[in-house]
Amino acid sequence: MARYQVGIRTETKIIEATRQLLAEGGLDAATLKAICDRAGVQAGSFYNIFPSKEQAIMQVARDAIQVVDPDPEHAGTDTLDDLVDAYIRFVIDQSDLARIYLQLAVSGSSDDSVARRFLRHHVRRVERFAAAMLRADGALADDEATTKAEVLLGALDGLAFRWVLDRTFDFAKHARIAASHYG
Amino acid sequence: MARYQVGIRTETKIIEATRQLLAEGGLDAATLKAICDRAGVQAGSFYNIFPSKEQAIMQVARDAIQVVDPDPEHAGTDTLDDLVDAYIRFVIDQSDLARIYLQLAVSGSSDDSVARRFLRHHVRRVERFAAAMLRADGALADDEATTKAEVLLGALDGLAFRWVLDRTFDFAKHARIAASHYG
DNA sequence: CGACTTTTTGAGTATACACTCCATTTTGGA
DNA sequence: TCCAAAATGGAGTGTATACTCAAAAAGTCG
Repeated sequence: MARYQVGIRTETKIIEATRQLLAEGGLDAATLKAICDRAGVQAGSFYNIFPSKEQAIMQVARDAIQVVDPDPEHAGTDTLDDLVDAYIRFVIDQSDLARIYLQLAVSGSSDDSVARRFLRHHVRRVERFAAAMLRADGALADDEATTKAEVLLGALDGLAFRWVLDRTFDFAKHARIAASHYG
Repeated sequence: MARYQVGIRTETKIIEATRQLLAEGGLDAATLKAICDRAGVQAGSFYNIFPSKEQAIMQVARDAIQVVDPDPEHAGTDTLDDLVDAYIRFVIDQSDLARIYLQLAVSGSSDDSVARRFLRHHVRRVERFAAAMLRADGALADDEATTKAEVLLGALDGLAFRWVLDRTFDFAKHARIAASHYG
């Protein structure tokens, strides 16, 4: 039998509640009770849809990472500045999600699928950065570009981490300085 | 008033047990029961020495960082290379604790005292990096040195994070490149 | 020894958590 | 309208957690 509409609506409410709680207070805030309370649902309904709390959180993480994926539409035409600006905008606009990424990636002990997903995303971004560097400097070797891209993205990630811990930190300024060493 | 020797030995046993458990299984493995079992001590003894489990964990983290500090006396004689090498050594030698370090910093959501503590530590490190830069280049302005130090440490932090997610990543190589670019 | 202080014990408390069970209600197709 | 499958309510279970407390033991020193 196909699923009933009301069940699908409940699933949506649970996912949305989970997403909000993760953004507001991190992994610790997303308890089963908190999720059910915010979704306006009882525990029994939750487990009628999800086999475990972890599965719901994984689904939120999957969806969020999907949204953040580099836009394939602009592939091959971005400059390094474009990419850095996009990164800065993402970190500032989606700072709550950035913290969840860090938490999930670093605390993923039982299930490291999130860490792997995060890594794939990172590698893809390194490739785009390296490609932009190669377009700007034809004399650059492939592996040199990849190494430079790793260092630059490391700096951006580290500065973003710094900013998550202290919102008074001027992330955009430092990020642009980090990028300027390759201009 | 002075502490008895047996109490100091107990503290050592607890710290050592905590250190082992953190290294073996991360934050989740270091429960109070696990720590006390391994130390051969009862919960009451633990709380006779430490005000909370968190304090014991923080002390382990502090000690680990202290071990690789190139200039614990803050004498102001370390070079930037010394500091970068110390950072690299910490991340590689104490990789398990480096992961804990990230976990602690990023998981301080409800109780931000941990995040603040790590931020203070970070700021102090930035000051030492900036001071080393100033000693190497007298023409550098104070705020310029601080900004450069923030960018370099951001890169080191980001690359360390990258390495925690993927142990095949050549952290030392990229860290040294970052130091040569941003130093 | 004897007085005093520190340390240890270990059962006990309070609480939070993910998850279950199943009677009841709702849904949507035939 | 009927009815089987799907969804729900909500009390209840089991477990793990950090932490407490008062009495007993052991260390320290004159």
